[in-house]
Amino acid sequence: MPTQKRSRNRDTGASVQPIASDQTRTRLIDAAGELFAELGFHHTTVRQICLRAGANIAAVNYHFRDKTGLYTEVVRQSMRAARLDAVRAVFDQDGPPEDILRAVIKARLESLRSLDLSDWHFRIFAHELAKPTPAMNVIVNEAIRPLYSRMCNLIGSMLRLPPEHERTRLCAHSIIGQILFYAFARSVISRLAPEMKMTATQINLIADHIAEFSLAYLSQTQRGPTKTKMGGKKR
Amino acid sequence: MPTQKRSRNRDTGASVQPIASDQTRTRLIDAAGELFAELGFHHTTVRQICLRAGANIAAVNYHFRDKTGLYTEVVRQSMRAARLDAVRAVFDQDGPPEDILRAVIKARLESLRSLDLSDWHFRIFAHELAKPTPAMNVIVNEAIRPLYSRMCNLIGSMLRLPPEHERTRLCAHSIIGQILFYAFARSVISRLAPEMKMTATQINLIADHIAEFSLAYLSQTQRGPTKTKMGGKKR
DNA sequence: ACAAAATTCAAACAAGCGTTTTAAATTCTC
DNA sequence: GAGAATTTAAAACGCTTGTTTGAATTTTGT
Repeated sequence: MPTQKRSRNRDTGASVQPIASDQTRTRLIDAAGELFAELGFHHTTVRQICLRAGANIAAVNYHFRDKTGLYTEVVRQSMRAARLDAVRAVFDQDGPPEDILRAVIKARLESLRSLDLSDWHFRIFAHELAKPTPAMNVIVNEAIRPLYSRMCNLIGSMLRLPPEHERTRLCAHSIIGQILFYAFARSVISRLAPEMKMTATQINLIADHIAEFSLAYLSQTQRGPTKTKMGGKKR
Repeated sequence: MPTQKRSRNRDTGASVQPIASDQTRTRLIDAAGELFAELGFHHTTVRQICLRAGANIAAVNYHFRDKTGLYTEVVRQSMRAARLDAVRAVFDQDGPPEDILRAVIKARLESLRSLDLSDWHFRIFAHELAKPTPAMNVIVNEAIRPLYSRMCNLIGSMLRLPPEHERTRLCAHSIIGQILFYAFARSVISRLAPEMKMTATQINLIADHIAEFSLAYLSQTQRGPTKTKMGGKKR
């Protein structure tokens, strides 16, 4: 084993330094990202990646120990590059909770319109949901949890409940579920309701609907009863 | 080509008769279903399937033209076996729309508790969402569309709008999205909120919440303004 | 400028895949 | 029960996969 021990290649766990001259490495990550997102991990071949990156077949094994090493690096990178920090910024701004919620919904929906770079990481996430790999932990902790806890804080403040309260969580799930539906079920929606085209104006319309739909419950219970009434059916 | 033309094997498009004596065929479908659900289409090997089914390696190619032929048959079968007709029955029963909606939400959530048989087809569906195959059309048309149109009819009747109206659709998506969230994001939820255990009582609680959350909007606009007001923020 | 390390390259490797083939066993029909 | 069709069986085929190899090339340090 001649090469494998020399340089900074092995040990996928850290991603130490980017180094400007390290062109092949970054080109591999970019090419692999697009392909992994489109085809999933196992459908993507190392040869495809290297062809698109203009690198040699052995490059993947040299720079990242093996194919899965490249994959986890891609996942880490895509989570960093995803425009989720934009959503996070919307969460952290000042203003009435209702307006923040509206803005967050819009920002999150917009981050998955068309496939310009950021839906890149979302497809990888979809593949992870269908069949989780160890990279799932990276995704959850670095990308999802910060947004989730912010959402719980926001909802909790509107309901006057602690963020960990079960009802707070349930409401957060209701809102997140509505948003993610348009991400995951997109291919199904396009068959069920072909007139929904996911244009920019359509996204705005959807975002407004989700906000109104959710605020109907939130602002009702905000000043309504504190107890989780549910026998309130009037048949 | 000797065998391939003789019997009822080829032509995956129909699935004509079950025939009791056809043991190998059904055993292949059962084994393949479990494996496809667990591992996805491309991770499952024909050798695994045949080993679990106690059949020979060539059995798949004999009974179903090829691996994808077996797959589409499995998808078709699993859609039939899924307890979606139960949900459909709940849709079709009589009563106030609110009660029907509550029952539907509960029935749909219950059909995905634990992994006893019915989550089987759901995982396959998740894989289809991540990377659709031609089997997606079968799923959408035979399983999803009947439920979707019923949901739109129900919501439309509550909103006094036609089922094809955009607002009707948006509300249907909001409800479906909340439900499916607990199916798709289960692995993420278990990491974010470990205390949510998806027990039977927990499922009931979630179902009640989704119903209340959604009815807050539906019953509000039911007797409220017909126009899609959205500048109605009261900052 | 030069040796040493790092990187790239073409070629080959072993393993696993879906599928095909050929023959034997089984079942069905009359 | 003989003969034909169907179903199983074992082995191999052709192909693609991820990975390794060892030499050529470029980059780096002094």
